[in-house]
Amino acid sequence: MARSADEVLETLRAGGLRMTPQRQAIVAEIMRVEGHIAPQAVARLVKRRMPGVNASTVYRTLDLLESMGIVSHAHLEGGAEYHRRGEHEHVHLTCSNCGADDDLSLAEAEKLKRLIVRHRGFQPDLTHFAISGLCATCAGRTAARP
Amino acid sequence: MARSADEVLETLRAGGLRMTPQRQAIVAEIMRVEGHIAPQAVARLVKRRMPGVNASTVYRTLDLLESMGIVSHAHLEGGAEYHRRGEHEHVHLTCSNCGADDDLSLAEAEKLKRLIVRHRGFQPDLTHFAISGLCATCAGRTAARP
DNA sequence: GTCGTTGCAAAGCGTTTGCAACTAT
DNA sequence: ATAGTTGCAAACGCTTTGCAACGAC
Repeated sequence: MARSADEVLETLRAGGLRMTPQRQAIVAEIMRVEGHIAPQAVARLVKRRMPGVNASTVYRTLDLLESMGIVSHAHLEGGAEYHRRGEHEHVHLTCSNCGADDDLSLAEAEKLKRLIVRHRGFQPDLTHFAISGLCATCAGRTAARP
Repeated sequence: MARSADEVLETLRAGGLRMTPQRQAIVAEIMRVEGHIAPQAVARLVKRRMPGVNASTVYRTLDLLESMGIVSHAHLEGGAEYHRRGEHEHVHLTCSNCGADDDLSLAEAEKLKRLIVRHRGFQPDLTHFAISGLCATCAGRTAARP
């Protein structure tokens, strides 16, 4: 998978596609982000450096990058968010009470996965949807008041 | 939790709320459904029996029923879906390839839950978000072609 | 010069909201 | 009579699309 903006450029060229300044800006912003980011947020960041860029271009580019296998999207509480594929592929634990976002270690996620695979061979991608619930703090508070 | 439309009516009265024909129709439809259903689909069903009912009324009623603890919503592939609370509270395994919707047994779900609770005490509600992945059939096909 | 790409504006979609009329109590 | 509810229409936020102009190759 592509690790740098340059590699993305190469992949584009290989498919007869073009590396426009807008795409450069969008790719650069995506590669810079730690973790996941919503399309609107990408648009906001890109516009900061290149004011003319339209949101529709961002959406089209994200779709393109996803079909190229460079990014993936996940469904979190606030909707879809994108991340570089192969990175930040963790399970999202989102507290439905306070909104805290915890992550599940890969090891723990692997155990989960194996447990689910046993069920009729379903191979889960636990990174695709968040897992909602109560974080330790909120769970404690709720338990204390029956 | 309320098991019949009558009990829902009681609960409403207790809160000084009113049981209008529209609400009766919506509650009846919700109670009739096996499994989960999207707001739009509820609206469609209700309109079949009571053509004048507006979609906004359906949304408002679903919110009300949820705040009363009668229904809950879950995030599946196609968006939010509602179900009677306490019933059909299973984990949704949705195949991202063919769209098949498998369910996880309560026992299996419980094992998963315990595994996650160990992680910093996070108490997951595994029914709230679907789990995406590949069903046995699609996983087999994918594996066969490297 | 080609043909992929862009910005724009409009439309799409599901959902929410303000409000005056209505009605269950 | 009174306050909760409704339908309507409009607004919403995010995303998609048609199209003519643009520009990377």
